[in-house]
Formats: sequence, structure tokens, C-alpha cells
Amino acid sequence: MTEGVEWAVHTLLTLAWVDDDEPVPATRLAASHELPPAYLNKQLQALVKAGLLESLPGARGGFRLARRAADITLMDVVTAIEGPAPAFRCTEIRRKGMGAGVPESCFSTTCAVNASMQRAELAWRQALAAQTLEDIRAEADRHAPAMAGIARRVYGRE
Amino acid sequence: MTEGVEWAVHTLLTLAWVDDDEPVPATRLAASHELPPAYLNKQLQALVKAGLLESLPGARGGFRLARRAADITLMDVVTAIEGPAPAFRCTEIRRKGMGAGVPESCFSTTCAVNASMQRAELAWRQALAAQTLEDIRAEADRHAPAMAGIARRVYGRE
DNA sequence: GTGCGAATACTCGGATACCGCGTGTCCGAGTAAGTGAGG
DNA sequence: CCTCACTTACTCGGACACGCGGTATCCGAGTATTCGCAC
Repeated sequence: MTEGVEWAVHTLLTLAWVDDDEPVPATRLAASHELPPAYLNKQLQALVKAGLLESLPGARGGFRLARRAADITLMDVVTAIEGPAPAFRCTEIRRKGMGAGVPESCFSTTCAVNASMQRAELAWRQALAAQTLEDIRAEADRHAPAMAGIARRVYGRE
Repeated sequence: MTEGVEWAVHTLLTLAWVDDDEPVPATRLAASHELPPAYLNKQLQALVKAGLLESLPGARGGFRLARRAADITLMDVVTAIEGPAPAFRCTEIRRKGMGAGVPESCFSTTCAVNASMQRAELAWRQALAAQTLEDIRAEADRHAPAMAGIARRVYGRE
């Protein structure tokens, strides 16, 4: 799993804390976690393409959440950064080797190995989809209620 | 996820089908799925280190299952190939930026983002641990009962 | 014929290259704000 | 004072390098088999 996912979630959380109509530029978002601005910008563009962020070009431009935090799941973020391809991809090697004496009926159903791996991955995706950005914010606010105000004051547009 | 996992599971499945005390050399295991012999050998060594396979050196050497198929889970295989490190690793970027006015108490509990990602990953690992090689073999045999005999005849030692 | 030793063939195990993708950076297109002059 | 065109500064967006880990390969250490020879 790429580290861009961690950056994306924390950045989205910061935007949820700022909670302003005014967009926040990538430079300031990068500063909020001491990340490379240009590279973070690249990740943010992926979030824009996925419809999680809105980008406003030009001076006083920047990024803001495209939806409510409650409507953004971790699954959305991971898919936006990592892509929609499944982690385990079956290449159907079961068909190779074993000679030519294997009846075609053996391959009528999906590969048993692939099925098992997909089951596990489905559990992972469901767990990700069950957690929204709002949930994470709620848990963070519970133990660190000061963060929202700090983020809004330091990195909000003012 | 690396493709070595797919190779490993299918190879273990082949060994479960052969079901012989005589070891099967890596060359023949590679031929059973038309894989690069030398590279498969590398993956098999990882399985040996993890205690899933036994290796016998020398002529008439090879690999055989170190445990019953019912005692080998997909979690074991994935851990053996991919390593024990979690897919999502928290780098604690929440502590950086935000200036110096953040009380230390905000970081007393684990990062909320990390906690959510770990929850999802735990669901994935549990789903993997719930499936054994024997389960996969049973499902494969259900739809392709000929495979076990073919594997034993073509790739078994004899 | 039988036992023994050397030669042989075979297989695992680790050390060694190659390459694609994630990581990181830079510069141009485009927009809003600021500025100054003219009416 | 108000309007408007121009200049300026700022920000997104995509194009361009770098490095590391997965991919792939080869060769040496070690063992069982096999062959030949002496008895």
C-alpha cells in the first residue's frame, strides 16, 4: 500500500477541520503535515479526478471537499489513490501445465484460489467502506478536541 | 500484492494433490504451471523459512508440505511471501505541522486514521486466516475432481 | 557374485543483474487580485 | 469618485528525472545414484 493514502486521508481530515468554503492551496495543506508540496499536489489531483475534492485554479485558488465528510469513505480514498484494480489479480495459471488431458469443464467455474482471495479482499473493502471521514474526525475530536480549532486558525483562509 | 502469492498458493495446492512422501523438485513444480523455475525456487525458499514446506537437498530432493493442508491458511502463505509488515504503515504525520501550540495530550491515543486502516486490515487478515489450503482443495475438487489424479500422475515422483 | 570407492547427475540455496512503478521535482496555462489612468 | 484595461502574483495541472523493491537468472554446495573394479 502506497503512503499517498496516508497523506490523502490526513489532508482530507485537515480540510474537514478547516470546514470553509474558501479553498486551501496545496502549499498550505502540505505545510500542515510537513509534506513535499509538489508531490502532495499530485495526490490531490487523483482525489479531484475521483470526485472527492474540488479544485479552484488561479489566485486564491486551492482545494476543498467536494462532498460532506460523512459521504466520504476510506474505500473512496483508497480507490482514488491506489486505483480500482484488486490487490490480488488472478492470471489463470491453473490452466497452464498439467498437460493437455484436462477437460475444459474443470475451468467452468472461477478459480478457487482467486475466489478465496477475493473473499478476503471483499471483507477488507467492506470494512473500509463502513468508515467515513466523519467517523475518523469524530474519533480524533474525542481525544484531541483542540485540533479542529488549530487547523482552522492556522491553515484556514482567514 | 505481489504475484508470488498466486504462485505459492497454486504450488502448495499441487503438492496437496500429489500427496506423496517423496519430494517434488522445483523444476517440476514450475512446469506444472509453466512458471520460471529459478524464480519459483526463490519463492519456495520463503515458504520453507516460514515453515510451510520442507526441502530435501541433493538428488531425488525437492519440496513437500511441512504440515497437513488443513493446517495451512492463506494468511500463512501471504505472510510468508509478503512479509509480516502491515500493508498500511502509519508514519505519525499527525504530529508534524500545525505549529507548536498543540498539547501533547492530543497524541496520547493511537492515530485515528491508523486505527481505522488497521481495523480494515484486521478484517482482511481474519478472512485469510479462516481459509485453509484444504478448503481451497475441497472447492477445486468439487468442480474439477480430475485435477488431483492428473497432478499426482503427471508431477508426482514415480 | 559381491562389496567398495570414485565419478556423475541432480537439486537446493544464496549471490547477482534487470526493470517497472512509486517517489519526488519542475515549469507552463490559467485565473483573480491589485494598480494606475482616464472619464 | 467610478470604470476599465493592464500588470502582477499566485495556484493548479501535467510533463520530466530518480531510486527502490519486485522480477528474473545463474552458479556453487551438497547428496543420492550409478558405474567400474578389485576380491
